[in-house]
Amino acid sequence: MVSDGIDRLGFLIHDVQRLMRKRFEARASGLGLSSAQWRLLVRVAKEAGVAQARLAELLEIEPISVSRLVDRMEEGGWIERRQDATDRRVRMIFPTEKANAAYADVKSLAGEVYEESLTGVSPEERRVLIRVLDTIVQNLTDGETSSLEKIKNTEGRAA
Amino acid sequence: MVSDGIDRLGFLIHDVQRLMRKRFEARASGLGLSSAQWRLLVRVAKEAGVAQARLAELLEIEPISVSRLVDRMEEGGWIERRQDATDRRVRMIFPTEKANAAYADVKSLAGEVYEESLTGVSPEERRVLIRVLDTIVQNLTDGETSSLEKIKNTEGRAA
DNA sequence: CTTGAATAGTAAGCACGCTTATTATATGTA
DNA sequence: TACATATAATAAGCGTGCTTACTATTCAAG
Repeated sequence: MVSDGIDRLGFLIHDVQRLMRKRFEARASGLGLSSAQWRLLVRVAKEAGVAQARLAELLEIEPISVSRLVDRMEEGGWIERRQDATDRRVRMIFPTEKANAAYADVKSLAGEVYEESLTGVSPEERRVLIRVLDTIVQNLTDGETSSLEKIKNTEGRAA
Repeated sequence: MVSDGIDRLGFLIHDVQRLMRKRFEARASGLGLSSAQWRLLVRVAKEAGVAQARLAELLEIEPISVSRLVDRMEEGGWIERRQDATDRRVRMIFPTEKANAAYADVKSLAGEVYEESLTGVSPEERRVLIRVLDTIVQNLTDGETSSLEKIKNTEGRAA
């Protein structure tokens, strides 16, 4: 019960997340794109013109967090806001040319980090890892599976 | 190469970490103890009188981050700073009675979160999960294994 | 049409990580 | 001894998340 290491799960997940983010940002620092910004850009690239409120759903962060993230990304020239003609409350988010140009590069860069992370991990172990992580997300996503399911169905190939 | 889901690894790890932290903090919010503060408290409970610089090594965060975390935990009455008599640069960190009293409760609370996370995950899958996460940490910890090894050897039973 | 609730976005301020720079103290060497 | 270097802790300021509270706009009910 103790030697199985489950009691270290929280520490392990925390360490892995931090190390992966760190390595990604070390690689992408030349571009000036953080991992949070990259996550947002992936959504915008697949769904140009998406509203901020929808981005908050997709990224599962609060609208205010999207607002400030979009602020910095607009300053960085990665995305632009446009008014929705039919609903003046809405700001539609579009990737810039700069973002489109960088997209493939950053995606393959993310893939490199994943491969480095998984050095020495067998295909079968990789399958188990992904399956278990998916299960944990489901277990901890209380109530409505709606937003998560939508992500899976429409964005399953996100890097 | 796409359908194995490895291209979602970063997103998955990020989501799992966020959801586990969220659930832990929802449970522990009554105590006023965040997950970062809990991580630090685990170390201090096992090594009372530890210096801040050593905590930074153990937690693998920067000394300045420890400094501000300790500020808030001192305000919250979880730990106290004491001067080291032999080296006046050093602040030794001790848990308070309040911390000692809460320790076991918070640890079992963390265990609950882990069990909820792993509902429907077999013992074998759990073993693979922990093994692979350990591997990832090793793969991404460049150079000196020193600090990580120390943690494993002396703090392997951390919650 | 008017009023009230809901929705989109933002402001202010906090927690926790970071980088860079500073202060105080120890330590090693000329 | 004196000076240069290293170490412990902190200060200032930023990024990314949060909660709470606010404005602007839309929509639903009367």
